Amino acid sequence: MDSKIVSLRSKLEIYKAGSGGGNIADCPVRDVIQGISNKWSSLLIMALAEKPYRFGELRRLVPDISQRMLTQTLHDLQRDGYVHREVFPTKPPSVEYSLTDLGRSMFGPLYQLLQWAELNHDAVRAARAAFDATET
Amino acid sequence: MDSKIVSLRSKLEIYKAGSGGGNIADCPVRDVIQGISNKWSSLLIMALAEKPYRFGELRRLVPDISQRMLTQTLHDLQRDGYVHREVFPTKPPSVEYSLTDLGRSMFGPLYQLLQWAELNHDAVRAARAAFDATET
DNA sequence: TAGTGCTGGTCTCTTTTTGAGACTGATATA
DNA sequence: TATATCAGTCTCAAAAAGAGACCAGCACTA
Repeated sequence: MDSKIVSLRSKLEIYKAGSGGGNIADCPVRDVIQGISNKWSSLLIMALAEKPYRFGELRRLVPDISQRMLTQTLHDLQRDGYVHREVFPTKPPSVEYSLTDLGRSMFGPLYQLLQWAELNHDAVRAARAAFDATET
Repeated sequence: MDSKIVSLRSKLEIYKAGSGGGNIADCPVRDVIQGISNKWSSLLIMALAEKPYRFGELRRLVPDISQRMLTQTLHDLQRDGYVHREVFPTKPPSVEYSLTDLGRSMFGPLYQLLQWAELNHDAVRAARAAFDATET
């Protein structure tokens, strides 16, 4: 446990040293992380990790996403190289979205986080309840 | 690699089965993930993983966060149990923010993702460049 | 033949979230 | 007396997200 903290500490020193002024505003990690830490990005990656889906299927799978945000998020994920978009010349035309190799590679670490979330859901909910109780 | 995909697949089946209707809208993982996948949350967790910081220090460390969002994000992280807030009765009063045990526990997997981001920053930038080139 | 539904989106309008920046008030410093 | 620091809050403008109508092309049905 200590070794983990030590290693991250040296990492973060590198980020800060790299940006020159002791801040992490233009750290390269931010550039990548902000692309996948949106409300919908990680969710869609998670869905597509299971298997390729078509636009309408994703829409039904994630009912509370608007069509507008689904289009836009998939577009952004495609731009960053995580998602492949393929149009099939059926009538009406169908579009399939799937993870690229880069996307699957990223899903490895992301999945660790998802597992943590599942394991610690109760702890987080308890913390919220305790916090709200003292605040009232 | 294959074993990883198989295991995630079974996991996702559980999420979908749990929600009953084949969607992941009310999956418990979302509840946790959305709290840490904001523009600023992961960044502040990352900073606090190094060492505790005071409000003004965080503000200088992340120069492009507004004071308003710093207050709000720290508040949310505290509510979810990741961050501890301690007020010292100095004059003027100082406030120190640090990770809780839960926060440090969550930073483990998050750090894996940060490492991936650092390693694959170039690949993502290349994907963006390629995408933008074909789009023009 | 007119009506309906499906496909994957776009367009517009409204609501929510975020950002920019002035302001607080007690205290130390010049 | 003037100025700066602390950790915020408040207000207003700008940006982002959500809701829902609308699109073209084709298949199926009445």
